[in-house]
Amino acid sequence: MSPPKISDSAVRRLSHYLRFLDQFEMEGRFTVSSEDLAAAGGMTPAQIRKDLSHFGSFGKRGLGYPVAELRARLSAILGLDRSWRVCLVGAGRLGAALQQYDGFRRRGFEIVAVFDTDPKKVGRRWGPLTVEDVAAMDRAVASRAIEIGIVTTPAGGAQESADRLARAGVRAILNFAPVAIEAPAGVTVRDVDLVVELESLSYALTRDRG
Amino acid sequence: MSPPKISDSAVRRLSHYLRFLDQFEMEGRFTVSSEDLAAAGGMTPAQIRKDLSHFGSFGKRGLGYPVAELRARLSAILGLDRSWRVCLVGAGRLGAALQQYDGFRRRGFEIVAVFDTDPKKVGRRWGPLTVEDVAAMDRAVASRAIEIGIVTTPAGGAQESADRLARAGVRAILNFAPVAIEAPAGVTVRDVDLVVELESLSYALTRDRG
DNA sequence: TATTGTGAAAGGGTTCACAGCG
DNA sequence: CGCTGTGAACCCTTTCACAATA
Repeated sequence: MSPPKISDSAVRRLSHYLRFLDQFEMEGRFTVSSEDLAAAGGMTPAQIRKDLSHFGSFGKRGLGYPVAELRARLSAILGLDRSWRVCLVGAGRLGAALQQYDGFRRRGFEIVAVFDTDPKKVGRRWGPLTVEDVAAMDRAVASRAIEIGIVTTPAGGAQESADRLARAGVRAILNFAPVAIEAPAGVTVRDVDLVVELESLSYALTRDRG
Repeated sequence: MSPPKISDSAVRRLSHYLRFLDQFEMEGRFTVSSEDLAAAGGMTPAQIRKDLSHFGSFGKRGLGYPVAELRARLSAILGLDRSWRVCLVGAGRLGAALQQYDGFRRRGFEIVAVFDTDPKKVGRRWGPLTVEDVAAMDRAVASRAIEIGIVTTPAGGAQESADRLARAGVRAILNFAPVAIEAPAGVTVRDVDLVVELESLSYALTRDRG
């Protein structure tokens, strides 16, 4: 309902709440308190109530939140009450791992195309898909109504892949290449940098002792 | 040499600065200003100066920072002036992608073991490694001086994998399974949740237009 | 009575602006 | 003169504490 002013980390917490609600629902529970949710996720009850309050008032005082309904509401808030058509750029091993990963499909993310520049890969069968030339991206994105692109190319090709995706009309990009990529306004980018994650662990270990 | 009080996001920025410095060094530059670094990464000069100032005073007023030296300093701060021995738990496709990924090795992260519970996988050749039974983890971690574990199992096995890793003596865990995992004090955990990343894009797209 | 929803307070990170220095 | 290093100001996020209420 209300304000679009919510932090990025808060949005990510909503995703987690949704998971916990799935779990509670499977366990047959009908209501949960902010306390219960907090316990499931190692967060504080106050934070959960505050996060939810940005979007409305879903609970009953004295009782807690109705599991099924809150689940549905969060799902809608996150845009998961529909399916999203997704393409991969980069038919390498990481792309293959994502293609095969079931967690995306379960949440409504359907990978409907894979693109690569390598002529040796183009045309090859690739799980349920066939690898297509990146040159075909424009038409494919339009005709198959693809809205999200996932970049799993090496660093060198990442920016160009993103440019193509943006030109083709994709509105969001998840980038796994180890460079920050730029995209025009209107295209949301999220960088997932695995080396940075390992380096932050290295930092933590280095502080620990010595 | 100074304060251990630096935010997680600041540490990640250091990783990025290091990348930019690699780049500047390859281009043959000897000094960079905070302005230059900021331009490379889409951040502000003030933030860069502030981040660096937590660890010392590396620049020359009026000139900027010496590229090679700052690179070496950041490298040491992040604990990258040595190599780290890493193991994978979960010999699936994601694990295979990480195993083969060269970016880790380049920064000194060596994957020296893979574990799985599946008897059909145990004993199989797996790139340069052989899949080992998780039951062998204790001995392997100790004898091969493994300090970091990467969990790429399905959600169901993640917590148990983490428990085993912690018991075996690993000091940091990078978790790709879609559950937040717990570890005893002294073991640093970082969760990378790909579904959450996609969901945050879905949220952004849903806000955009209706 | 138990638990939500929320203003107000606290805490932490980022930006500003300028003094300090090569 | 140019650019760093940094205290202070600002802003955003989290936590607190309690009035509202099913």
